[in-house]
Amino acid sequence: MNTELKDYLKKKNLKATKNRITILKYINKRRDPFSAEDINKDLMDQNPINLSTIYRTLNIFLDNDILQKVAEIDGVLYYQKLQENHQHQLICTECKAVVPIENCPIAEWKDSLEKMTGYQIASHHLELRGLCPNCQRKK
Amino acid sequence: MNTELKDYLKKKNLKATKNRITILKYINKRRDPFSAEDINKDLMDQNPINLSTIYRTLNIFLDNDILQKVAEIDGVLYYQKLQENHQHQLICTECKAVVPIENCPIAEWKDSLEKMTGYQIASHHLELRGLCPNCQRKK
DNA sequence: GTTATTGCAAACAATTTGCACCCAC
DNA sequence: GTGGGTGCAAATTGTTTGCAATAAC
Repeated sequence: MNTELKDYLKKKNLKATKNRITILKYINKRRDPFSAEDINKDLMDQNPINLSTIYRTLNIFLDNDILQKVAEIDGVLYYQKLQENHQHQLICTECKAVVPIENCPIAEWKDSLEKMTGYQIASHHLELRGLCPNCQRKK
Repeated sequence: MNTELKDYLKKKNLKATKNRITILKYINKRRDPFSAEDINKDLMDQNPINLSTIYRTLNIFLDNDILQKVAEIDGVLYYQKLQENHQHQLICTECKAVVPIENCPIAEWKDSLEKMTGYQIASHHLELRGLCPNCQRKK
C-alpha cells in the first residue's frame, strides 16, 4: 500500500512514516497553494496530524525539493508542489482562489534588463491580484 | 520648522505630531525598502520612537496613500514611499542593494491574461533577484 | 536496538491592542 | 478643554523548539 510514495521518500533518504505519506498525498492532490493550517484542517477528520509535525514536514519537503514556497500573505506562508516549469500565481483578492499562470513575459525581458543594470539576474517572483469571475458577479 | 511636512499631513487630515513628522522625514529620505524595525533602530539615537507607535503610524500612512507595502520576507513587512509611477525592485542577493525598475512588461501582458483567465487584474507585484556588478567581481 | 520522528507544551518574533497619560488643535 | 496620539505592557498569531515517548529501519 502506497508503495510508490514510500519509494519516492526513500529515494530522497527520508523515512517513510505514516504522517509523511499522508501529507505527501495531500500535496500531490492539491493544484493550488496551501498553508500549514489548510493541511491541518483538511486532514483533521481522517488523519489528524499535529501542527508542529506539519510544519516540520513542510520544511523537510522544502529542503528536499518536494515543495516550494509560493507566497507569504498576511504573515502566512503558502506552499505548492515543486513545479518543473516556471510559473506564477494570479490570486483573487476576495475569495483567495488561485490560478497558476504558465507563460511569463519576464524571460524575454531579462536580457535587456541585465544590459541596462549590469545585474546578473538569477530569479524573479511575480504575483498578480484581482477579482475572479465569480467575485466580479457578486459586486 | 518642517512647515512643508506639517502642511502635507494636515492636507491628509492627519494631526502633525512630532513622531509623524520624524517618520515622514525618514520615509522621504530612504529610497530602498525598510521595515518597522529599521525605523526603530535608525531613529534610536536622535528621536527614539516606540515600536507600537511606528507600527501604528505605518498603518495610518498606508491608509492615506503615503506608503506602500513592497514585500513580506521571513515574516517581516517592508515598506516604501508610495511611488507615483509604477515600479519594481531588482535586489542583489549578496549585498541587498536595490535598483528600482521603471518600465515593466506586465502592463502589455495584462489584457491577454484577463481574457484567458476571466480575472479582472487589479495589481501585481514583481521582485527580481540577482548579483549586482560589484558582487559579481568579488566572486 | 538505535535513531529519527512525533505530540505536546512552551518559546519565539512580528505585529496589534487596551488603557492611562499627554499633546496638538 | 477635548479627542486623538503615544508609551507601555499584555495579547495575538504563525511558526519553531525542547523533551520524553514512540515508531521506522
